[in-house]
Amino acid sequence: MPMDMTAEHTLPALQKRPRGRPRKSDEDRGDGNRRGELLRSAARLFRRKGFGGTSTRDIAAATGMRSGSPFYHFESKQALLYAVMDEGMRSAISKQAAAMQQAACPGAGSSRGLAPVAQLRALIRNHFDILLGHGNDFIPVMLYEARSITRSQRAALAHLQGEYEAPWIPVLESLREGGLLKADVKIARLLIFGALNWSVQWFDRRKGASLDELTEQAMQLFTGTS
Amino acid sequence: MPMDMTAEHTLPALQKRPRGRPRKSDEDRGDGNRRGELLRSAARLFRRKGFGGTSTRDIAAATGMRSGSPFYHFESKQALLYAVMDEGMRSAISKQAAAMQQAACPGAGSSRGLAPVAQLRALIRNHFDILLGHGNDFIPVMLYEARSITRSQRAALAHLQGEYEAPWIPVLESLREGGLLKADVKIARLLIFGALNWSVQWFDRRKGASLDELTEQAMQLFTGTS
DNA sequence: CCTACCGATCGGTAGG
DNA sequence: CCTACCGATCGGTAGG
Repeated sequence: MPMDMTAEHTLPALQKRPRGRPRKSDEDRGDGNRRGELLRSAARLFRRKGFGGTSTRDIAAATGMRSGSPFYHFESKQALLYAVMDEGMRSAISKQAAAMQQAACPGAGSSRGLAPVAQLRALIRNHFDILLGHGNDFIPVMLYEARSITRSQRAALAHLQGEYEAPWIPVLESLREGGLLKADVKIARLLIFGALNWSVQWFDRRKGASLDELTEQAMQLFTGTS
Repeated sequence: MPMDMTAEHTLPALQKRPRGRPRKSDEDRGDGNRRGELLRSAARLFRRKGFGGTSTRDIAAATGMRSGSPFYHFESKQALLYAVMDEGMRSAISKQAAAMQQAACPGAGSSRGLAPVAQLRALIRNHFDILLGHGNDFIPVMLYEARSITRSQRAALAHLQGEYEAPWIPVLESLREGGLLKADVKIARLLIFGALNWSVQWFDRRKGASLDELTEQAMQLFTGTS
């Protein structure tokens, strides 16, 4: 094992007393509560004012902390931004998996031709929910602040994005084969994600169409069916 | 003439020596050159690092100026951002008008049914050019930094955006009536602009499809024709 | 997680 | 457009 760490290995395992600042051993239990609050505040502010336009003091104040305290939970402002994006992607992936499971079951016995349409509808509807459901600032931040993380952080996120996009591909291919999708699948996917992602710029929950109506219109636009 | 300026008027016209700061009377001639260079540098940096992540010193350095000099041309950093967006929109509007004029002439005598398809193609092709042509950072900045300008500045830009979008509406309505566009025109317009605008996030001039191919695929996706 | 603090950088200005 | 500068704010840290 190449990792030869500190002498702590040799110490008795009972409650190693942290000198200086206590180390957090697990990230999402115990006081992971405050960490979660920080993430939510940060997501909201990063979205509203941008990464460069938000100070760590803003975030601390919005969470009810003093200016230095965010750095107990996160190494740096950038690490906080990355954590927002990472959390957003993981949550999106698990929501999408749940949505697909639901969409698969009811139509299990029905006609084989209808399946890809229903699946695309489920994917789009879920995507709108992730983008536009209230309190969902994580994904918008990820979509619009990618330039503020490092190249390797971006690579890690790209991996998660690939995971998220994976279920879309066979669905789009089925539609293409069935003649309902007229464009090249790879480019169609990019254009479709663009159309959906852009909705965070104009969608107003308080007026206009519902997410269901939006989904129907998107289905009409891309496949001519609904 | 309401402009009653300084006593400089009474001095001999040879090389009026500016005390304090010389006033610029016109904005885009004479040394408007440097102003334009500032705009281009600012657009590039705002796009790459965001408004909050770019310092006025960065912009000055990229233009070959000292740190205080941008403020000779612009009241504030925000005014510089707004000028980038305003210039971007005006340029886009005039480019679009030229593209539409070209698209209208050749098909003047041809079949009436083909026109809206050709017009949408011209609009989309031109839009890709505005977004993805090299050196065109102005519109991407406008698309992704809107939150960093004031409400009234946003309102002024919205007016220009309305002007830009105007020619799209009758074209989309024709296509809808002709059965080639299946979605509601208002929502379709928003989704289509999203699909196109998002391309600034993934399009790579050095590889992949050309703008012509991209346009064809977009036409296929939205109208099923090309 | 708070207190107290540091060095760096920032937007902007006076004056020429 | 440069020089020289200011007050404010910023990300981050030591120490408890």
